[in-house]
Amino acid sequence: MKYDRALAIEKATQLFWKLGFQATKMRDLQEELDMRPGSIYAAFGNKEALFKICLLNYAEQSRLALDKYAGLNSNPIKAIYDFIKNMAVKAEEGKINNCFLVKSISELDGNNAHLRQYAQDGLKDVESGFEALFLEAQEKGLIKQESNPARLAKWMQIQVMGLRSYGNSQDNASDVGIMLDELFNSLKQAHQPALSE
Amino acid sequence: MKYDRALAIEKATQLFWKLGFQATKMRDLQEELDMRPGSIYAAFGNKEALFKICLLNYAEQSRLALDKYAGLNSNPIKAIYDFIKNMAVKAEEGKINNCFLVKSISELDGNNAHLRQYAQDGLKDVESGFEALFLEAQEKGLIKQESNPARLAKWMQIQVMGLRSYGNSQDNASDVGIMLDELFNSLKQAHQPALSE
DNA sequence: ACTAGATTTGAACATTTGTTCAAGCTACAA
DNA sequence: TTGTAGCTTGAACAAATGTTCAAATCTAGT
Repeated sequence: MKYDRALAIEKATQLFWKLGFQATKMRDLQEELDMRPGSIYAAFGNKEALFKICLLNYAEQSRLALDKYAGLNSNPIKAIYDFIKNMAVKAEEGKINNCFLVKSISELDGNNAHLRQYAQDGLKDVESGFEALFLEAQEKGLIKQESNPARLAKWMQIQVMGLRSYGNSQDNASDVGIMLDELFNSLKQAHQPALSE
Repeated sequence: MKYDRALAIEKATQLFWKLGFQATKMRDLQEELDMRPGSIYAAFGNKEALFKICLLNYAEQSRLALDKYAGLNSNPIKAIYDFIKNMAVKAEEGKINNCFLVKSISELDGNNAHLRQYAQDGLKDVESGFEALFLEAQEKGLIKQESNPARLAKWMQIQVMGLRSYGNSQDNASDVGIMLDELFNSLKQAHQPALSE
């Protein structure tokens, strides 16, 4: 039976995510995907090409998820919150903490500048999404006119990276959900316009 | 001539830091340390043992540096600032961005829980140092009585991790120094007692 | 049922990589 | 000078790893 490409990519991503690019061996992939080497090479090229496919797919899914939450919420800030809550901070059940893109960039620091770029682009794309939502929030009067959406987006990325990185560096990462809430509280305090009603 | 142990560890750390544990090959180390395999194994055991030595050494140096800045500054907050400025944010000259401990934890996520623990302990140690300094700052009346030194230390770790992670994820990481300053400004705004003089 | 094209299989291969060890070298005490 | 203890050397090995390919198997159209 022909393999299920989407499922295979999903499984490969999980493995690469958990173990990293280098630590994931072709034989691990063969077992996880239940495909023989020849099939994998016929379908995806080679290990590096498969990793690239996983990176791009993950980045695209992330971006789609952000757009989804944007569509579900009339409040753009809430959309960002929901996105992060669901994507980045569901580590509470022993899930993987680090962002696949961030982890990959970190690992591919010295070598494979080629692959590294795809991960960087994916992150920039999400940041742009944040920026657009902050701009929308500003237009709706939810944040101050003086605030800078681009800077807020960058700040948001830093906060999420910090939270996930910290959650990843501690075995007991229970507080991360609470800390995210505090983060959005401080965001509102600093950038919400004074009450005018 | 007998090798210089401290120098060898320093060089090995740089390599491991740049390439990661797995991507650093024994032959890379042989070249970098200018030692033949037999010598390396006689001196350090094996690759994993050498990596452990590098991790512990890096963690110890970090902790010593924090203590050094604490000794140089009567203001504990300034000590933390100087430490971070000098340790974490000198990426401006194309240096390595990520913290060696954080990068290692990220890489050793799936395997080598043994090595991972050393890096985690090192981070906890620095966090404890932050906490002690925040407590001292509180006793000196530099931050509010209501503020929680342990939480501030944790928050500080998250911020530094976020900044470094972001700096690492962008080729243009020029703003990181500025962002660090903003960070400390917001810290003062939120936690400095009201002016009483 | 037959065939042609596509897909899968799994054994095999060439490198790479962590590690070992017998032989050689060096420094220093007698 | 000689002996010896400790260190260094580098060739060699076994295991791991990314990849290939000819044969087997499957699929679909006639």
